[in-house]
Amino acid sequence: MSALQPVRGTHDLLPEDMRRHRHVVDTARRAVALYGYQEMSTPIFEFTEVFKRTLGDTSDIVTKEMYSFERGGDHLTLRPEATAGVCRAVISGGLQQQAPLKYFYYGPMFRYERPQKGRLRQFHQIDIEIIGIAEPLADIEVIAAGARVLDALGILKRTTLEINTLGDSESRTIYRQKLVDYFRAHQARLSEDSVNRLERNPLRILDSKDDGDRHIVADAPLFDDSLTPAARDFFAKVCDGLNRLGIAFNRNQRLVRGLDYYCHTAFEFTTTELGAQSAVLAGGRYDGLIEMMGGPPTPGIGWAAGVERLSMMLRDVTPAPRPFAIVPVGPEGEALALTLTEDLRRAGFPVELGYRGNMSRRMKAANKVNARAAILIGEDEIKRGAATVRDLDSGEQAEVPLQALKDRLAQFR
RNA sequence: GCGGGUGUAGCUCAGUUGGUUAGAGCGCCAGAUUGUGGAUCUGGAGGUCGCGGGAUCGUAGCCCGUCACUCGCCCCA
Repeated sequence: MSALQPVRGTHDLLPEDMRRHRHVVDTARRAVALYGYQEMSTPIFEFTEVFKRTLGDTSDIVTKEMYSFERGGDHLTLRPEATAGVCRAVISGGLQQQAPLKYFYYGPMFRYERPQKGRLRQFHQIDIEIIGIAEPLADIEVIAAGARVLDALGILKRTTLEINTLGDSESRTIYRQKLVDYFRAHQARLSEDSVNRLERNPLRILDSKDDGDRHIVADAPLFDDSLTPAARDFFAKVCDGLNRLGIAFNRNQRLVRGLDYYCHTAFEFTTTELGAQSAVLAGGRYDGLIEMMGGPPTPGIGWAAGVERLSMMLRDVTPAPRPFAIVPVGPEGEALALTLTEDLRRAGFPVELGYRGNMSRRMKAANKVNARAAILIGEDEIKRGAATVRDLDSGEQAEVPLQALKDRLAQFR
């Protein structure tokens, strides 16, 4: 543990990384605003109970991934995901009465996992939730908003939308039992991981990467055969809506969510560009969640996307804005440069001042900050009440009276 | 929590079967250039060879341990 190193699984976002990061978040915020989602935020830590109750005592997140601590007798946890906090806020404020609630969310999340590509211990998610609408129209809208965000980022074409239904609770109870019975019969040939999953999370076996498991899974009962007519109809409506919007998807019957409050639609936009991590934006319906937390029965659906993962998929780095560079020459130049710089900044122009060195040095500095133009202030210019403006791309330069300087700079926009 | 790979300058990497002052490119600083950037040339700074122990006359290179990074498993955005 070296104190001069970032904590394992955390990263500094230096300006270039930060620009990508900001681009992702700003683009998403703008895109979902068109769908009526409003930004909100909750604390980054909650009572541990908030996550324990919703994620279940035996889930991996609760048993080994939470950053928990105790302070003043309270058991607190840095949030591993956003939905639980949002739902807690809804209950705290009695907001379900104002349904539908449509929220956009951005912020850091914390999971104590072994870091790898596209997986960090502190990472950031963008997230939308629509709470209070049980109709399939909400599912369609949420998925469409996700597709819109990916499209606006220019990466939609490099992802695949996988979609599945987990049915209603009746369907799921039936299916779960069939599945457990089936896998019990083949338990001897299942991988060790999957035998463990039999107790904790049998649906997950469907998604096993073990070759032997895949063989057994191939003949496992299908969810479709356990769906109630109502659940089947719900899913058909979602698929139909996506078709009508021209959003391509693959039905993936192995796409599952382990936790009990999930139901109906589950979906993931996946990619092959991020190593072992495939999901870039994923979500589903969680009609049972708010009730499970102690609130009134309230349906909800949403998705989350990892900002770091999305950033990694961006092809072009957003360039830093190009400033103007003031290059003073001599003491009189420096004196005037100080006030002129501030004057231009107040007028809305991004301006860098060449801080030190001879003229050559300051011109180099101007070049290094990728300045659009240099503004030279020396004895000659001061005498004439002017500045020399040099276009650093073309190399052309001309003297401009100080009163006309802002108009001249505006032409570079 | 489990398994594989990698640690040499700010970055990317050389460094022969172990041999005496550990190199290059890029970047950085400065000069050529006291009113002109990019290009070029010259010079300079910068290294506990991840860390600790061991073997050896002698280690960046071998052995053991440890830490970090990285890839994968579990799980997940």
